Amino acid sequence: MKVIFLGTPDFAVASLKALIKSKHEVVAVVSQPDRAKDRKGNLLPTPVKVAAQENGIEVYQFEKIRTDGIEILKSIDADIMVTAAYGQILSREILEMKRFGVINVHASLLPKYRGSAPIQWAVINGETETGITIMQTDVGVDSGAMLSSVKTPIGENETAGELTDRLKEMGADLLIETLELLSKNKIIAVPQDEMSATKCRMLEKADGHLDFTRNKREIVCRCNGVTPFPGAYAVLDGTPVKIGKVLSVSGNYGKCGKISVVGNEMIAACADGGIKILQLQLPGKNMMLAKDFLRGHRLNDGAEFV
RNA sequence: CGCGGGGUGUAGCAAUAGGUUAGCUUUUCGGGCUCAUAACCCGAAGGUUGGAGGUUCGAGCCCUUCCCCCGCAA
Repeated sequence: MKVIFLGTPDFAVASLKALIKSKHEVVAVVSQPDRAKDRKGNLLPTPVKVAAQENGIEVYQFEKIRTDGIEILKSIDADIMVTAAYGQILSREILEMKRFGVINVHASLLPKYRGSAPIQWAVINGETETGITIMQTDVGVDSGAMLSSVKTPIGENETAGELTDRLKEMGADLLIETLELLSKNKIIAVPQDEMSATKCRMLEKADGHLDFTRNKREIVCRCNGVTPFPGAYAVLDGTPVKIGKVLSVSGNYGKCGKISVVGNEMIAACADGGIKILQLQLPGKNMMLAKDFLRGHRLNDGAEFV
């Protein structure tokens, strides 16, 4: 089939590359306008844009696809549009423009976790499994009828970043499979159960603030869910400290947030045990191992994370 | 020209108002103690203090410029 691919972040790149390698033809790529900037303020291209250009595929970046994308999309001969974390909502006009409409690769087991950061929220909420769902896009947010899905367990200490890396490959594989069946009309779309649908919002910086008055399991999930973006952190002696990998440990470590140094390990107390901090990062510094941190910094007895 | 922090032996940090042998922890090697050890004791190795200029009697520290890293903001 002739495919127009719409996607933006790294997650979508895997699907795009799989499409390019498949027998299908990617006739055009649409991505969000470049927004990311480096420290000098230079705009950085989106990952999908980079991948498309490397393969010599025409890239379009519409400020608002529902208005300025219409004419161009119409003019491109294609059978279907595929979206993967594109970032803009499509109008009915666009949804019905091509023969097979629009299908979307979504990183959750719909109808749960519709919306922006499904992988992260699944980890934060302590889910034990998640997956990929491919569905026919309709006018709602991730509400269209489901075409296919695949499940995967979430590792005890798996971060959202690691899980994303796995899911994007699973999504790419499932996409190719689904496209194959779809082109032969061998798929029956299953409507989502609206009653059990849940929606999640985008993550913001503050979502990364670890609350040590909570239980260890919650804290570890929270930390894993916001890693690597937007990043977990806590405040130590007035300075924000980014926190990398953590593990939960049992035992009583005193007041929530209090930091104990045991040998060359660093453990922060929480409601029902302790959180072992394996990596941390000070402003202006690189991420370092806790034992390295302890070599250069003497913590006083009252040291605690807030 | 968005704001800001930083580049010191393997790693993490120090170094009073510029001053003499650049310190500490860790690591490595040698030796000792021990039933044993990631513990402890003794000793040793290892730095052109990111690069290049400049000011000075004297620069890790001050000035100029370049390279690299990072936090915030987007």
